[in-house]
Amino acid sequence: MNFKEIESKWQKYWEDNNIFVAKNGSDKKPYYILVEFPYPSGSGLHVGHVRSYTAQDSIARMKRMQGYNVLYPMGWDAFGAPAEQYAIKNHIHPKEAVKENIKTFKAQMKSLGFSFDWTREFSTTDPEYYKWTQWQFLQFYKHGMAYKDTVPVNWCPTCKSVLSNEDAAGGVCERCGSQVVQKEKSQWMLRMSEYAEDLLQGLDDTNFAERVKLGQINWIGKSVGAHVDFKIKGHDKTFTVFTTRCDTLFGATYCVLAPEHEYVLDITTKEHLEEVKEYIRNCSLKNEMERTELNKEKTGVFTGAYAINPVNGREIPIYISDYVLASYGTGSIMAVPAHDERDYEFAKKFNIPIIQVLEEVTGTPHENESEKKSIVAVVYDRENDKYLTINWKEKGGRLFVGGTIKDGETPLECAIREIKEETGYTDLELKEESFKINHHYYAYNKDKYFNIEATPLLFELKTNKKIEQELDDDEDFEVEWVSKDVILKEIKDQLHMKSFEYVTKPGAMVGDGTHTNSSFLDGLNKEDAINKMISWLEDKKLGKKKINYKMRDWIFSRQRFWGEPIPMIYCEKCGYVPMKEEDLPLLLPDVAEYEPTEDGESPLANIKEWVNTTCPCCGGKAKRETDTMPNWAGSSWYFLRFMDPHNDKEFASMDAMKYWGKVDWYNGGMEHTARHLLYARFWVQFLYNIGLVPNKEMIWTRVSHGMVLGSNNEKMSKSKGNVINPDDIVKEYGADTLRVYEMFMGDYQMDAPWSTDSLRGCKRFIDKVIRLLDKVNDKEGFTKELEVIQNKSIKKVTEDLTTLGYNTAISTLMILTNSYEDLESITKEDYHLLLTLLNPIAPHITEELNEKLGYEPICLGKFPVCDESKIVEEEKEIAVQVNGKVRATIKIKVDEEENEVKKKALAEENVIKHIDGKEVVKVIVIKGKIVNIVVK
RNA sequence: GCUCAUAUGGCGGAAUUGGUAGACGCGAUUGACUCAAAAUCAAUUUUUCGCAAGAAAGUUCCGGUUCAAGUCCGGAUAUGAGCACCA
Repeated sequence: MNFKEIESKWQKYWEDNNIFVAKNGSDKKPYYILVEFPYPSGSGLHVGHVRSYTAQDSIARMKRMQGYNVLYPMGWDAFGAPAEQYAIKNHIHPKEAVKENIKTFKAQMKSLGFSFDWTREFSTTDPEYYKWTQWQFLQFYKHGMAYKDTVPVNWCPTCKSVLSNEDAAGGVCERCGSQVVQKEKSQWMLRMSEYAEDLLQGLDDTNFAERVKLGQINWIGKSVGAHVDFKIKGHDKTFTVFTTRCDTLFGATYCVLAPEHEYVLDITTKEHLEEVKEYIRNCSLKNEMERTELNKEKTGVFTGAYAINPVNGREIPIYISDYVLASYGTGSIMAVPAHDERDYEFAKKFNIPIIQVLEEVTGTPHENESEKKSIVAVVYDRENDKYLTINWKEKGGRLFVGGTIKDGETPLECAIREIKEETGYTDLELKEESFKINHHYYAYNKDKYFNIEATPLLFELKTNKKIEQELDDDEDFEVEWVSKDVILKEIKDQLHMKSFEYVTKPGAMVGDGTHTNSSFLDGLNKEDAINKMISWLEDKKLGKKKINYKMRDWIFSRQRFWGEPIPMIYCEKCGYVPMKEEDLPLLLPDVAEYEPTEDGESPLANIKEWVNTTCPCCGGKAKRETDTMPNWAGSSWYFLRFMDPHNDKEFASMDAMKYWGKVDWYNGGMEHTARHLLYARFWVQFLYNIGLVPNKEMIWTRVSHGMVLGSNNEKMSKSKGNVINPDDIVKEYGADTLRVYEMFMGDYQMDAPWSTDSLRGCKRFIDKVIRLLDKVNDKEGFTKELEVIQNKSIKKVTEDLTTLGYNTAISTLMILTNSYEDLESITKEDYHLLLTLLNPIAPHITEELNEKLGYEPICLGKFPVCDESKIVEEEKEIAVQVNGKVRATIKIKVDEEENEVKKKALAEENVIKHIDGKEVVKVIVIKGKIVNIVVK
């Protein structure tokens, strides 16, 4: 059979007969299946596209046969930098390049037989489309959701161009390699942060895959905390910090302002001014990437100013440091080195006091505890890499040196004394005195419950100098030096284990515990203390509860040519004025040069006749905004346009959107599950709030497919030479084979490597299906002995196609095919059933074979429905286990009596062998599943 | 560093959600057909022992729950992805 002819024959049939055209308002139940529309790049369709388009296509084809009115549209997300770059280089208008690329993409898609409704095709670059993108921007503006703000951008001084974060990775311009600097630029912004909570809550009204929801949640980054006001000593100024840990306020020993904080220069004292200015200058040279990525070690300078800690009036120094970001929270923090890793690191470096206000709790509290203070001393012998332990044998196991602090003694003095008394070692150097631990335990020798506050200390042994131990009568133990492995294995005591952890891995104590040194919070745990502190602060008007989100406003300007022009006009008199809606679309002009201007403005700024206009407000001279919209704009609402693509009155009619409802099934790449999806949801929620769309969420199910990797298990790329071009595969093996293979290659949501061998296997499968044609006999109806497996297959395939189980759907069909092959002959009905089940995945060849049988085209027919009565088997083979090991299998009737089953199981030869001479404790019979005989 | 995901034969991957681990496919080996090759068909293919019947081990590692664990719980390791000083 010539698959090329067959494929084009059926592709033509589908197109000529408008088989896949969706009708608005049809009586059939609507079903909207969406794949991310591609960016039509010059390199053509990727095999990764084929994977997700085929998956969605198989659902679409099945749903149509099940009687749904299916909308499966396709379009082009064609604005963006690559087309612009191409245009700059080749001096052709990007729209020409885009037109070419779309042509290629479309031909490739058609050659794969995707059942798109091409009557709804559009590109985001069509003026009829971007007119509405611009119109929607005006709605944002009119509702106060779009504003201008000055934000730092990545600027390449050589290319004279604004760079995206990706193009400025590592602080170096990707194109020319020169140092990227931060430059302040006035940009259009959308108030997306106002929607943070709604975007979070809205997830409950979706059926997104869990990992997709999680991606959204992380990106929004909600954290609940408090604002706390700090007075500045000698100024009448107050600054506010955001903290999630206001319970640790008593442990705040300094504050930090971001270098960009507005107060910095005001509060800096004369002596520190030079240093502070120098620091700020250095920071401005780094972009955000550098400040976060390359900055392993904390830096900062003291301003000379002091803040007053509102809970205890203590004066604490104010530093500036770039580890505090101006863009998050209030741009200033209170620092609690004892309980925050970053603050700890900073405090250690600048020798700032560390005050512990939270103690970790170990052991179990008990009534009538006696309280005392004690130490746990870890002594390390660097030379032999051993630790000093005391082996109490059965009386307490292995421990470190421990002991009770006497009156007037510091923990250090106590530790030195105890080490001397119990082990005799005297020549020690203190390495670490760590955070105190609150430990509850029962002392057998004293028959008492204790609640102790223990201080862990670490010493290093300088020399082996030793004196005689001074032991009490009840002290009977061995002093032993052991390795770290022995400690980790043998020390069971929680306090001693924790102490070891604390002193060997010093750092902030960030866990929960009980508060100390904290006045009215003492004794409370973290959660209670936070709540109590918030109400205390609110009472005293020193602060309040505050929720913060990582998600920021959307920077909506691009200094690029190839994007939707922002429809705003700047008038000297009136300021920024929106264009009149009836003047839209604001077309991109046809020009010859696309280079950005000297000062980084969009190339549009050079086109005088385009820029100069009149003010819609006062009629005076005015200039157009020359920034364009980001790529994300057009893709934020395209799924709405597909519902009503030719509407020239509205972006889509309410009727059409109500008819189709939410997108039932949206698929795309993992790389878009955070940002694109969030932007699109924001856009829709806004439109919903102003009454323009019927649902607050317009997407119901969202799944993300795994990548198709090269055969070497790496991402496909030209440089690695592992790229597979779908055209080549279609040419050599046919579209159906490629479709089957990509569905069979593995778990749909996971990455999977390309394997041409496996592809050949799928080709063999299709050939096998074709060969079955020779087995077709003249009999009517279905072959009796196939009925069970046929109906089981119907059930499995139907389920699998809507639960991402494409690979197991195909394996089911392979099994069905094999069972047909085992027979002398099959009926037409048998064959027709197999072809219909396989049709959603391999539509061409199945239609052709089906036609040879004399049936009407599969795409016009019905998808089979499982007859449950046919899959009830009378007999079943189940396993018999002895002590959980399979020893035999028995055949039983499905509703056989438990006792009968038991009898059968115990009569098996191999079972008798294994229970011989042993006592049968019990026999577990799980109906229709398994028998397990427990013997002793 | 944090978050998430994943870990099963030579390979891609199944396992009805706690009930016969390795479905299906690839690869490999052997045989049939052929002058030969391809295609096709038949058989074998987790490991070890055994002629076989069968036995033992086995789903990254350690521990636990259960009559029964790839699946549930606790801990560790590795790989991948995303975020990255988010107070």
